[in-house]
Amino acid sequence: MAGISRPRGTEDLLPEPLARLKRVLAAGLQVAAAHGYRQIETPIFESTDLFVRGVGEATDVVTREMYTFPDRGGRSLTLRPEGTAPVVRAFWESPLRQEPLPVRVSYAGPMFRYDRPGKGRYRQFHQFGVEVLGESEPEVDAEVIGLAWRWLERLGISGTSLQLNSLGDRECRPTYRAALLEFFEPQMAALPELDRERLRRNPLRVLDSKELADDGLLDRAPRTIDYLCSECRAAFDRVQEALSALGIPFAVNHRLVRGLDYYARTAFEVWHQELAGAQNALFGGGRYDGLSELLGYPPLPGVGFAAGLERVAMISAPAPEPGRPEVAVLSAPPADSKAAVALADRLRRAGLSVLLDAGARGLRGKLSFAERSGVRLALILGESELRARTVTIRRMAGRTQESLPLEGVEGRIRELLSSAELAEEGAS
RNA sequence: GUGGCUAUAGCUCAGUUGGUUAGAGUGCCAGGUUGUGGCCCUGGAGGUCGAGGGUUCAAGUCCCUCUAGCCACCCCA
Repeated sequence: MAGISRPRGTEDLLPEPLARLKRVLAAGLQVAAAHGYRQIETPIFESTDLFVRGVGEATDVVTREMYTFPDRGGRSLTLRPEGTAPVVRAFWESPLRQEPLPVRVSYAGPMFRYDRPGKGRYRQFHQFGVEVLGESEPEVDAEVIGLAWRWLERLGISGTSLQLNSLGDRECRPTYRAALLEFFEPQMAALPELDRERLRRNPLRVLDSKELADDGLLDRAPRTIDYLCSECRAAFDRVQEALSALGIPFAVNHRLVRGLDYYARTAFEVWHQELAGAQNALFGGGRYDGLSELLGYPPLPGVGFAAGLERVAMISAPAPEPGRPEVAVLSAPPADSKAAVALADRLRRAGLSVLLDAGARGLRGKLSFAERSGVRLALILGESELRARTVTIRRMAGRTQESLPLEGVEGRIRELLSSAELAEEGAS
């Protein structure tokens, strides 16, 4: 077809998928609220610098996945690729900074990454996430993970696994990094180009390597948890203990590193077995105690996660579309349709969801349309009704109908709608 | 960003070794029933065969480029 098609990697959210996405998000917001998290929203675009400094100059997100553009004032702006750096920025720029710590917030909205699209991967996608700012006790790490877990439970999603690791902090990570480099140094020449590149730019990333894992090389490579300083070690233990107290199963994954630079200590992802191998991460998160300083603010510890709503929605049950009309008002040609227009308006103002079909097509077509629209009652206004100042109410399910005076018909409609509900419940 | 597979009606798909006006099912619209819906019957609309170029007497079919989707990398949500 000729015409303009949507940009690559974007999607139109039609009623059913949209309803699913909204229900997934609503459940997340509810669980977050139950944990004392308040929802905020940050702008969809930010200063490019926020992400360059926050996410890290060498990361894939910054080097090749950002939608960056100059505005008319010459500022460099970027469509947000993630939500954590903006939340930290918003904290410092708002009265939130005066509130007692820790501050717990949730957020949701579209994110943008110029990635190659695939199933479950979009250039514009939606995230729901939470952040705890100003608390370094490891129990909140477990709280955040627990919140995510309860969310999935509420949605009835199973087949997930929690992957957990500790990346160390500013004190012990350099030691580990050196040990990793030392381990690979002797065989540098024999390594695939991609892995040499990783070792050069971001050594921890080699732990992601597929080839090296297949070679068994990674099994012998140094593990982060063997190099943790005593504080990080103790914190990691406490996270695990708290997760056990919550009854949440997890797997310690020594190769989990995560792509953004700001993570320290706790890192985690939740995977789902049914999603495509490459896109199996439902959400990911961790602790980012150094992020605030990277952005030029005072030190502020933090921990959080972000979930991909599309991916969660993909594996959740279909959701009923909200706001489907329950009543249709039909004019019956050749009768004048003004009365039908007026009746529909009256019912809507009385709080009913009303579909109006006042066109020229015959009653047969209109009833057919009403049927397929899923309404439970059809109100027919034809010549005989207009003469008698009545309306015919037809119950779609039973194919029975009655004639009532036009005035005060709302009460009978409500009565029928609620009794129809009872009938449906009784039947099922 | 790399490699591979794919692209025909709104949707799911046929379309022979290149050979006349490109089909089916479903959906949509209308009629059968001029005021009564789910089934049935009849008819209709809807395609520049993803886009552009090339080979050929002739291209939906073969070749090239582009675009888009999917898969595997990469990486993440």
